[in-house]
Amino acid sequence: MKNKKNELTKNQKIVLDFIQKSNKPVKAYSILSNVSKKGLKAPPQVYRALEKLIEVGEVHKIESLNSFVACNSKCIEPNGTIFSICKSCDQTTEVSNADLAKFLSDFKDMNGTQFSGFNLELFGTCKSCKT
Amino acid sequence: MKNKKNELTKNQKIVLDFIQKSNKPVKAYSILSNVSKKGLKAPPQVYRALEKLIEVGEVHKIESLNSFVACNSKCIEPNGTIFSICKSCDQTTEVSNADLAKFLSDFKDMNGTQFSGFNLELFGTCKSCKT
DNA sequence: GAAGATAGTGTTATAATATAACAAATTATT
DNA sequence: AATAATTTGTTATATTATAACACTATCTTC
Repeated sequence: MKNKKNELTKNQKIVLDFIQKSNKPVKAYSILSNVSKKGLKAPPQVYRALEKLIEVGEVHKIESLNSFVACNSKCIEPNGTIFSICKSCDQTTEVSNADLAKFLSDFKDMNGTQFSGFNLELFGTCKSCKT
Repeated sequence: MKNKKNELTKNQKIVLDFIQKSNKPVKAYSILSNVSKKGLKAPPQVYRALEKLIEVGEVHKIESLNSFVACNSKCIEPNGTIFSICKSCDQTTEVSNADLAKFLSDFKDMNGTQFSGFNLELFGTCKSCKT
């Protein structure tokens, strides 16, 4: 059964807290070295926390960067993520666009079957890198 | 300068050939062990070939699987890839859907700026895994 | 509140994925 | 042929992620 209060555990909170404070996607080993003073000393502790945080939707993984970001709470679709990624500096933003989210959620394959999830990564150049 | 005939080199051909013969995304080390009899004995040889093949569009990387597939030559968009991935068996198909490709290519961020590329991974269950 | 079930922790070791660096060989251009 | 550029072969190592196991904490049910 589940945690009664459905709360995050100590390690999960520590990891989430660090990710939320970061303004860019962070890598697992960067998380590890940054929270080592809080007692997390080995990779599995971080990866386990990440696994749970992703499962409950607090964190997303940016596959093309092998990095993790906190959900900006504007997640329109529960089963899909949309990110814009700066090719130059890796700055990443979760995209909240109802039209796009709907289009992707409703999208069906050739047989008319709907997909259960999606991950979209849009690559471009962020404002600061343009100037 | 470039290869005069703009042809692939020996190693690149070997790697591409193996990927094309596979009917699923293949991992770099799987490629390595499968082409070792053809003389490629170390990871960099495979990764370098992959880098080139991706650059010229013959191969795509499936980020969420750390795997590689041959382009099915139905690539509608030169700067974007769309794949459907079976959550159960990893069977992967490149999706050729003009509407979707156009929607993504034309998509602009909040500032009206177009993106230069995209990668979409759609997750579902393939036919064989459904039955 | 004790017994059993479930989930989380700490730890060590190792697997899987990917790149740096450099010398040698090949191919293209002059 | 001399030069430049690319590709190759090779060793070593960096980076990302998980297996396995003993232990602890929490939840559920009685």
